[in-house]
Amino acid sequence: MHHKKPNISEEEMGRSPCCDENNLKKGPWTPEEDQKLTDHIQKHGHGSWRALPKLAGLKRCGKSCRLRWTNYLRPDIKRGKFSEEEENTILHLHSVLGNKWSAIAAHLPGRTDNEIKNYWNTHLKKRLIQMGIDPITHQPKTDLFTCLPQLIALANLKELLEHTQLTHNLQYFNLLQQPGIVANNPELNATNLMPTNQEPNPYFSNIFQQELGQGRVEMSNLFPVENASIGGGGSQPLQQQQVVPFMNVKTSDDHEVVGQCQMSDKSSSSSTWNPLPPLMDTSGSNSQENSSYGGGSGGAGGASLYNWPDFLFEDSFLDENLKEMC
DNA sequence: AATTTCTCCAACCGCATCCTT
DNA sequence: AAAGGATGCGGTTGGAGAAAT
Repeated sequence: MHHKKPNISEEEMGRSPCCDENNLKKGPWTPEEDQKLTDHIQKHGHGSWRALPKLAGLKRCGKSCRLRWTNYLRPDIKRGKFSEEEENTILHLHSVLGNKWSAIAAHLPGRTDNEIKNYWNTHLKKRLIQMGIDPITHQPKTDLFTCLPQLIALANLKELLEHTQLTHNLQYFNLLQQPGIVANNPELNATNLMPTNQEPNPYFSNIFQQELGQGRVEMSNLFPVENASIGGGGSQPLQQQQVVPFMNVKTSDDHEVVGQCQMSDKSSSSSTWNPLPPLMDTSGSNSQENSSYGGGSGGAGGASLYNWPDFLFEDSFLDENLKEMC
């Protein structure tokens, strides 16, 4: 039942807003107030919250007392960091229930809706966003606008790598110009500027690079993070792959980009060159923060959260590239 | 060491829903 | 069925402490 709000103010109605009446106290609770509230509820129960403050000798409104009790003083409250299991439960339930914090809290003994809401807003939501997952739908973001930062980062990276490759070739060319170098090193081939006995630079030989050059890059190839699953939806969890460093380059402001060659499959003999920067564990140094979304009902477990380095999304970085694109 | 910026969470506010009359 | 008070819920915020400059 919904009551339409009257046009006249509550003051005009003769009822002032909660806590405004009788100079009731607001703000943080003191230990003395906590003690009074706890003592009263343990002796008499809370009964009517509205009547409680007077009975307990508190200059608070009933609402404030109820909140303090349910969110802080209740004896069965669980304190401390959320466990990995609790995190997974929250993620799963949120994907099903949305922002129904009290409903979610009902599945987490000792946790309050307020605490879960706070944890969601300060940790889990941010983490999903960083992973390119919409925190509302729990689906990977696929529209162009939300992918723009990633696309810009990718375009910039391509430029960086090309520039680095050019520099590399020039250096190599200059080396060849030195007298006697080729004569003393027959394995060097001045025609293609590559040592003949060296594996081709994977960056220039793999399919991904060709696609980049032709401007047709599959989104699914660009965002391996999309493989991360929540609650065992059938897709494979994001797993940290075996990484072989390939090259390090620096941006103008001294950030280092590390290209990598990822062994895509232990059983596979072929390696794939991934021109994307490595996903970095941004979940913080605290081990409690390291969490898995792969576990859940899927049970694969053990997958950490990896993201692209923050600098790819810095304003200066993006601004520069947006200017070029527009 | 001082100052600024950022992060986090307890608590508030207003609306929705429930309950009683 | 309607009115109105009590309680619950979810969005938001203020300020303390931490981190960065």
